[in-house]
Amino acid sequence: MEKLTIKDIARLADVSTATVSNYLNGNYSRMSEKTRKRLSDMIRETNYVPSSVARGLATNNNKTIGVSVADITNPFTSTVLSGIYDACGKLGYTVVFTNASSDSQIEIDNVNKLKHQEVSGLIIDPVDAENAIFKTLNNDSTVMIDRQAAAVRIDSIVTDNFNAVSQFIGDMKKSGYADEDLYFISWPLQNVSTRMERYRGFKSATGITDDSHLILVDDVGDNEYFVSQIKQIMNKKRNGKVGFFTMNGRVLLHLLKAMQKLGYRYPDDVGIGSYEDLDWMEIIQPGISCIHQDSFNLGVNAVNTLVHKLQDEKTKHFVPQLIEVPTMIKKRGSY
Amino acid sequence: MEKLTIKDIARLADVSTATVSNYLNGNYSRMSEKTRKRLSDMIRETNYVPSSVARGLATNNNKTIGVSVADITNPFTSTVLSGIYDACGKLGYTVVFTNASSDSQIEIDNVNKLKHQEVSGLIIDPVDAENAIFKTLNNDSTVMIDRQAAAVRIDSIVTDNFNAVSQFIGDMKKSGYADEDLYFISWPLQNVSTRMERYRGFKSATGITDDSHLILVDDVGDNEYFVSQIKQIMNKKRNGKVGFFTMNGRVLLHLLKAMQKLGYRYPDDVGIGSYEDLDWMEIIQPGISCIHQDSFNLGVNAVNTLVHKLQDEKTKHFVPQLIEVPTMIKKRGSY
DNA sequence: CTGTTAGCGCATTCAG
DNA sequence: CTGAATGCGCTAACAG
Repeated sequence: MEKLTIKDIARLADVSTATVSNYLNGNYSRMSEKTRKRLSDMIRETNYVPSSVARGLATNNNKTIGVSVADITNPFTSTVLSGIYDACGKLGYTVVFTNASSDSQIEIDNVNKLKHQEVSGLIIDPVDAENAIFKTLNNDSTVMIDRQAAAVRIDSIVTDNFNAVSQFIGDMKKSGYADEDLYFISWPLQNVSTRMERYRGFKSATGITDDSHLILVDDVGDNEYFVSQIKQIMNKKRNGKVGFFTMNGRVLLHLLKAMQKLGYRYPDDVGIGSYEDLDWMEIIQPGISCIHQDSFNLGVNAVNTLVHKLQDEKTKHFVPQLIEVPTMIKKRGSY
Repeated sequence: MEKLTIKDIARLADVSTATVSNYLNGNYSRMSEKTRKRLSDMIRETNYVPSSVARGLATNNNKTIGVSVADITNPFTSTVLSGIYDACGKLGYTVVFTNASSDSQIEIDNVNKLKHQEVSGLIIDPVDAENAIFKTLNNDSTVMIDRQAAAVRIDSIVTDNFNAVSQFIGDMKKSGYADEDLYFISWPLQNVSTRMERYRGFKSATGITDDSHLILVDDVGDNEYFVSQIKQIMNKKRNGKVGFFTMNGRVLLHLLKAMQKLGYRYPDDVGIGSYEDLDWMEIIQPGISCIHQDSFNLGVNAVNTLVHKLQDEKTKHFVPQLIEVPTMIKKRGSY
């Protein structure tokens, strides 16, 4: 079970290490048909696999890409990571994984580690897209996903938040909801692009310009204030039916909890829609109408555009692009 | 923005690379107080970070641990990974990530890759704990989690499936459910240890020895047969109320879907319990009584026992152990 | 076509 | 206490 080195198989095949190296790298033109066959056999017999770290040292390119995710616990994120791994595998890249647990400080540490880890490229799903650490990154070897900075200086692949919500709300309106009865529920916007874009889509579709229809929740605590706000809205007793749109699945959970506490039921007493499509949204009754995003492909997309940049030696200094991937509206019974 | 090497800072500090190396590795006794301080300053000023790949080559220990998970998309798994990353960070280890997408063949590829990646150790969350590939692994540098092989040859950290279910079912019985009215719903057991152990717990608590109370579902398709089975059971009209225990959250989803389709409601028409505690189980009404496992700590635990083995140079040839971590029962309103 | 020879960045003797 | 030399496994000129 000893580790074989390039020397061993060179000796066994009675050639130089250089020839072996050439074989390993597909430079078959630099050897006779005969030795090529001999090496092929030798390597298969001995089950030899070249050391990637030695190769990394020599070439200064270890074919690994570093990934920093905001929160691996988020179902969206884990699906993205799944896509990243899949695409990396197909391209022969290894992925070293890093998780910020939604903490900007940890995110800084992670990016620093990754930078010094001598990875070939970086994929970043940022906690805070405006984090100063990202200014130290080079667009030639990194791509960002999901959340974007106000000034895009790194290629960013994001879902089409604005249009998706705008269209979804448009559908609700067609179903009879009036602008003034529609509300957008979200975690504090905090300059997070996904939240802001979705909210922007809401405002655009409803024509509401102030923030009177923006309701905030926290993901911790009892959220009594939130419940009271919902109650107040429901009590207003307008002609039309109230419609709530939640910024993501967890926010929806809070809304459902509140509705339950207040004794309201959808879609009879109120209409509901949400960003994000989680498995339980299809099961609970009635199903939640929502916006589905193809997170797996977002991950695949990210590594493809990254590796493309990595391998295009000449064309350096790419100009940062914002790539928006489409979403899909799932109409179920919640409004 | 050039890359600094050990040579550079050796030159800058006017010492040899060996001294720098000693400093880097904490061998302060091998240099004067003076040069130590100088190096300390130099390194801080230049922001120098030693190359981990070069170090890996030289020491044959790159302080990275390879992780193979069965399915990163599973909320249980992503939480475990979160714990793994956290613990690795604290110990200065890098994690290279691998995902089998529930495919045994991919799992083989992943483990092979990892083995040749020259990682210091391996953590494996297996798709198939009996996969022959695992026989090529050494217990001195790997630990398995979640699922265990029939014959444990690698340290395995698993949740206490048997006792948890046994106790949970015991609680249901105390609430008035009769043995013959209790059913265990699961994906096909397929020799998967977690499923088998949970089922064993069910059988132990109910005293049912045959498989007449084992109901299987698939995670794909309409599961019409499953629905018809549920219907049949509900139609039996015994004195007591029927109680279903589902093997995990997704199976529960199928059960809820079926109940919905058939027009039954819990806890009035039927009692429900489940393994796994997902966020929506607390929200839907009534909440689902379930068995909660501390997946994050399972990951942490795995890293700690692995690194312990890796660093204990002398005591090799550890005897494989099965470590069971406790669970917690969450009583809500579903039965 | 094939072999020799330097490094890649660092750690580790072994002398001084 | 310090430094020169050697090697980790592999690649990349450069010679032959």
